[in-house]
Amino acid sequence: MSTSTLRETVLRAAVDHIAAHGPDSLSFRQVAAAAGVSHQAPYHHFTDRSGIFRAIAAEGFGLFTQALRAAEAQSDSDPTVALLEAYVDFALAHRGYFRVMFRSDLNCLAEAPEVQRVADESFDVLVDHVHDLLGEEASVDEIRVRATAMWALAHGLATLLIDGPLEPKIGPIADRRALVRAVAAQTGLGGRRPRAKC
Amino acid sequence: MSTSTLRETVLRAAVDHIAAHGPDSLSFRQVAAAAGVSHQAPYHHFTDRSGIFRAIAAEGFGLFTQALRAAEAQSDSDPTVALLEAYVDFALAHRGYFRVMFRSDLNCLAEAPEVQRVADESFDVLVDHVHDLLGEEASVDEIRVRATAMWALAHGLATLLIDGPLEPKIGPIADRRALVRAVAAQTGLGGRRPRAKC
DNA sequence: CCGCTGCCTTGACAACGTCAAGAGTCGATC
DNA sequence: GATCGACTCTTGACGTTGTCAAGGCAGCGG
Repeated sequence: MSTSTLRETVLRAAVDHIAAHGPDSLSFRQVAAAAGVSHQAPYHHFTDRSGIFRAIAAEGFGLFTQALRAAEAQSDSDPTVALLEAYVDFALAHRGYFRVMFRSDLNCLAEAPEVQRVADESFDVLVDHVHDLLGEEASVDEIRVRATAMWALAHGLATLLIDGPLEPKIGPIADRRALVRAVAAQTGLGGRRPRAKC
Repeated sequence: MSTSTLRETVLRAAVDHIAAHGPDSLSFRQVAAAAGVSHQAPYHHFTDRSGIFRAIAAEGFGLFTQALRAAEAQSDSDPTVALLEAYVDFALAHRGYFRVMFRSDLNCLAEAPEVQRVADESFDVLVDHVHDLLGEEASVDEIRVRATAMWALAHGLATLLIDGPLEPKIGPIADRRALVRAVAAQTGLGGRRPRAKC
């Protein structure tokens, strides 16, 4: 029935497992067994265990870039807030990917240039957005500070919500997106005109 | 010479290893060998491998609470900014601890009430600070939003700086503390009077 | 028909976490 | 002073893991 390749099967199984149980307990041999092949079959598609994580990270950053670009492009809301929301939404909807993407010890960004490249595309959406927002006359420092603030806020929200202690601490969150918007407003990152025309 | 117990020796070695190579590659047997004892000796002090992580998390949150309280108490600066700085400073100065403290799959906060307790003390410093800052008349929602904003910003900065892709992306950071302060100012979380007297 | 390449299997190895049982050293009790 | 038990550590074993090495087997161009 399944026309998918072994590579895809393994990747999907791995992402599912990671979303449910975290990356550390992922077993090369288990995913092989689950796919009904020998324990060395996946080894042929991924050079080693961390190769799976590199592949997941690469695919994840691709999806991430798409999500961020789509959010920025939608015309009916503040693009900064939309980016923040998309960042958090992605983390929660694809925690299997997200967890791997930002665990540098797993995907070894430094030694995996192809992952580094797709990751850069994602991050460029953020910093380019800040660039556009502040306009030409903005200083390098202004851009750095603004981009750092926005990125840190998004990433902090995402990680604290995924498996962080935020919700246990401040109580159940009825409407998560409303909270994200409120935080954006609180920090002055939202509420700007959709695109600074002049 | 060393009068320290095996428990302390193992713990210190583990934290050092984690700071250098991350938590996943930590080997029960290696720390035992490094301490010059049999591979089962540490097993007596920590019920299992995750017991080491639980102990590290507990100790780490203790240090974290101290650091946050000290920062809040210092009278010569904005306490909100001081808390942010302390959060980030702690993460960078004690990455061995920090990485474990916020990896819920390692220390299993839910099943380790003693870790949960000391962790709560740390987080209470943050939310109590927001409570004091906003005063009595603040609504529950206002407090939640403000606390979430501050916490997310601090945590995002910390995690992005520890092993995140921030610095590779926005360029080398000459003065990290200045960046943290600038971000605080940008987001309106700093610049308040040191203590809202009335 | 030969050989090559891509995909997968089988077999082995060291290292790992963990269970089980035992040895040594203490202080308290009789 | 001998006996017991608690505490601390050792030794040995088991199953599982990631990885190396070698072989099998399709399909396909010469």
